[in-house]
Amino acid sequence: MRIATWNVNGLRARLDFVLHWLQSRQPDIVGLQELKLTDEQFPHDAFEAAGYQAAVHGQKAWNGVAILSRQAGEVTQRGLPGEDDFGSRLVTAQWTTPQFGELSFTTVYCPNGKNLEHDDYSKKLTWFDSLAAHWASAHSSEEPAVLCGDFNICPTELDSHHPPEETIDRIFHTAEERQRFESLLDRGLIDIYRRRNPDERVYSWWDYRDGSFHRNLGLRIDFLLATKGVTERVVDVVIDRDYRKKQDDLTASDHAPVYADLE
DNA sequence: ATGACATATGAGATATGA
Repeated sequence: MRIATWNVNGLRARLDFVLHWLQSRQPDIVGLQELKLTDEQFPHDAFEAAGYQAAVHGQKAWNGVAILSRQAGEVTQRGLPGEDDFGSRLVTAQWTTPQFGELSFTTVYCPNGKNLEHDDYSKKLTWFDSLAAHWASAHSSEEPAVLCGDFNICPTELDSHHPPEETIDRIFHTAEERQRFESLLDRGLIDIYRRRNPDERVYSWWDYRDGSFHRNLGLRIDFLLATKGVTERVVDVVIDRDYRKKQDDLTASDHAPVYADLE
């Protein structure tokens, strides 16, 4: 089974690119973020033609998340409870599978925070507190579960091209944000890419500007987190840099997909 | 200090992103 996460930066602008990737990589379950469309605008027909069902939590213009899967899942959560004023940023579905029995899959588009002086920064911290509380109440570390998406946090020095001395008060890198990420790990989630690659300096996002991708000035902010039962079945994790590149006339997202293979 | 790029909105310039 192949699971994946991808911030597509606008699904209407990216649809052909996403379909190309699905055809090439053949994932079974995919969390998508930054759809930038409403539920009514979601292109269910195009995905069904490619063999995928979708659980969608969209909104006009901004944010928006979805889960693509071969078999339609049961949606058990749409939106983070109590945080519905911060946009459509979470959806959960579950399936009964041969490997896992009941498997739960959540994808999130975590708030950006803008800068340390902005109200959105403190709201970002609160949003993560709500996510951790929700996760603890809805999921057990003993159950097979995935929490994936764009977390907008660089957990360690290895996850950012910025030198450590330049990150003390830099958004995405603060001790407060890193504590929020750690609290998810404390609840039994494992960063499966980092678990398999403890020393690799590899990024999942590169700014569109200044040739950042080709200079490899990026951040690792897109994660597949999983409980122990899923993690012990991981046989490969890939940050799919090829799909951060332009394809003919198709513009890429500024995020690369991340996928993992489970035996 | 600003903008670089890209997407969406709404129909031009502005908001957002990380």
